[in-house]
Amino acid sequence: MPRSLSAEQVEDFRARLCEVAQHRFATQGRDAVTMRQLADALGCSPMTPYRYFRNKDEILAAVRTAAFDRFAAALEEAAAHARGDLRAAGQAVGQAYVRFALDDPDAYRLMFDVAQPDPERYPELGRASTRARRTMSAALEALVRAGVFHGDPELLGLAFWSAMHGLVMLHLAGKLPADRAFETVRAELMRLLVTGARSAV
Amino acid sequence: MPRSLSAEQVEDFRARLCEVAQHRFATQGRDAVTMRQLADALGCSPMTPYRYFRNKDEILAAVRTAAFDRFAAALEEAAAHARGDLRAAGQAVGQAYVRFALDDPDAYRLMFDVAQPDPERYPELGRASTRARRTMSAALEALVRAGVFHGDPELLGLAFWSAMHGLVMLHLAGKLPADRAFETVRAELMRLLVTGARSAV
DNA sequence: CTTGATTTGTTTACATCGTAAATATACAGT
DNA sequence: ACTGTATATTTACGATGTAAACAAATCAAG
Repeated sequence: MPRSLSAEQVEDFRARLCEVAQHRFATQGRDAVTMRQLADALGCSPMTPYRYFRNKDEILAAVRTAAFDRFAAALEEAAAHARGDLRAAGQAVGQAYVRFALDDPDAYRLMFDVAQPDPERYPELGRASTRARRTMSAALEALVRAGVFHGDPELLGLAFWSAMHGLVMLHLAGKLPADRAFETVRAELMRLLVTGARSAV
Repeated sequence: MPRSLSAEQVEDFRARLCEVAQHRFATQGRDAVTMRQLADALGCSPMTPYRYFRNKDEILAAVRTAAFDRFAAALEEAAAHARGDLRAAGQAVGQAYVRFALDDPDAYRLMFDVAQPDPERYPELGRASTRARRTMSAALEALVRAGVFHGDPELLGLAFWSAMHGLVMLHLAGKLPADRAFETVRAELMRLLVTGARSAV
């Protein structure tokens, strides 16, 4: 038992705990995952996590924050990758959004679950959430400024976001007919929205 | 203590319990509502509900089923009310959808929460869910058959549904900027989708 | 090196949860 | 009046989150 933990060791433990907790939180729900089972998976006593997090909700908030940061990073990378072509950048961000949701449904569920914690209580979570949001809207606003789309950029951004979010949520909730359906509906949705957005207000 | 309960008395108790449980389930989450506090609210002992439901999850399923049935009834009424004009009927169903979500957000949350129970386990819940779904798509298919919209009716239905669902979910999760924003984004979303759907495939 | 303070981790303890089992209560049929 | 049965309550148990007490290991100061 060393006298004091380095910042790195602390971060290590927190990361390990979050990794173990994420899948359980997203699939079983907050209360189905117990501190005792997390401790088992980590090979420590049930009270040890309390040295690194105030309580269970703070663990959940940390898992959410990590998910938002990965999400934001994915979007930012997609935007940066096609920096030259505005149209390509917009598409890339949209694709990155959907890919993230499909590749890491647990993270997506946690990020946009209806039961949102008080943002005042977890400022880091709010920061990560805002970071992701900014990248999303930036891509769309660029398309409007470039004259590809017409209308209020923020409004268009919210409309596109709503549509994609709804599609992903229905998919994750198992409300879409078959597995192939997702890509089909996505393409149709984009066709409708892009057609509408190209036309003048 | 009467010897035996009439079917009506049984249904009364179940309905009273569901009414008390709905708001708590949707706002606090399944595990934040306890059998003991439900019993307090009903003025009975904590074990009495177990005469009417197998367990807590069956109560939650019943609450969900009731929500779906009210939702379906609202949509059906809107559709029936404007039976003559297909375009008006389509709009009425869309409006009823949104109105229900805003008037009874608890019910909406419960219906479309990501943590969906096994549909095999609660057949009544599946039936109610299908009933609501059918009314939604019927309105849109009518618009396509009437030549107002063009494309695969089922596909268009899923696209419209995704968009509205996403909008409502973002709103309920508090992700939309202001309160006035909802109606503005809804109108914009409809403008985009309708413009797209009017154009040929 | 010794000692005491401090930091880390575990053990114990407790209120609360869902609900099974045992128990009480009051009616219906004889 | 008596008994069986449907209804409701009381009691009891294992599991949960976590506060409090405790143990152990290190570093600072002498």
